[in-house]
Amino acid sequence: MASGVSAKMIRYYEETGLIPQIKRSSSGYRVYSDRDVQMLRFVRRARDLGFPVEEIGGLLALWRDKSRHSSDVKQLATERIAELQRKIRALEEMASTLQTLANSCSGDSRPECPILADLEKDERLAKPRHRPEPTAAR
Amino acid sequence: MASGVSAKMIRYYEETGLIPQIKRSSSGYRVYSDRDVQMLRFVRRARDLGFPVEEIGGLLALWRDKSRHSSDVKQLATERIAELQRKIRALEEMASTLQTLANSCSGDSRPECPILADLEKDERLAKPRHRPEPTAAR
DNA sequence: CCTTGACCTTCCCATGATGGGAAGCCCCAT
DNA sequence: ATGGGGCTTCCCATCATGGGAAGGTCAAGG
Repeated sequence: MASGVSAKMIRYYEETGLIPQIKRSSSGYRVYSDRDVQMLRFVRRARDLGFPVEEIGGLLALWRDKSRHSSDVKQLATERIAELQRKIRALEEMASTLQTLANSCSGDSRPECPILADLEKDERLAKPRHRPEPTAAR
Repeated sequence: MASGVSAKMIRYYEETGLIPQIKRSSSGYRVYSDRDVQMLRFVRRARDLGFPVEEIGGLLALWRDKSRHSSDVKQLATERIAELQRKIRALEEMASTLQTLANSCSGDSRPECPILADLEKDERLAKPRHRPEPTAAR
């Protein structure tokens, strides 16, 4: 695929309505116009930038809408950035905790290991943190 | 669940062999020993630290093995940190690219938008980057 | 003209970790 | 003993993607 999107994914995107049905030859093969290829490339690139497929629908609509407001595009991008940064923060917290544990582990032939010791702890008693909700349930 | 693991997940972990089958009462209910609860808490905490379920099997084996070497535990943790950092880097690159695009977007009522303009570009011509393989295929 | 191989199509299944919901038991308190 | 709130299993959905089977199609070479 010249667009960087596999045939499987094109079928999937058509099914889910992200993209319109692509024209077919008389024998059933998909025939891609230049515009189709461009659209698929657009989708591909948006995925690479972390947009969920669902949100790409909105991007495509703006892309096609010649009278769009660039503010709408910018807002989608900004929300995406915020989401990416949320994920980054979560991963960083994991890595940092693990790093602290690993640093305090001797890493030799002895069995004592603060990493394992930490893992079996009840973390709910350990860190009060913030309260998302009355955590009673769960 | 006192362990922070839902019943659904316990079933799943049993099915996939991550944890052994938990004892049942005569009527089929799971009966959790203190050790079971501790084990489930261990799994939960390891998940929270980003370990894939598959790798938690190895952690559990080390946890149970009183003659383990702490170096083995530390190695798993170190690999996990590296993996987390790989993911963080990927997300940071996405966020940074998007941020650059958003910065250059006026964000007003005009339709011109460098974000959309970038998305429809063929990124393969844009960045030579590294060469993973004769990218001919695909 | 017919075969062959490469490519396309659809359909079904799998991934990883989790939740939702239905149908059906079971247990305890009233 | 009855009702409500456990628990159980089984099936389906998520999200984006790939694998593979079965079958149609196309172009090139004999």
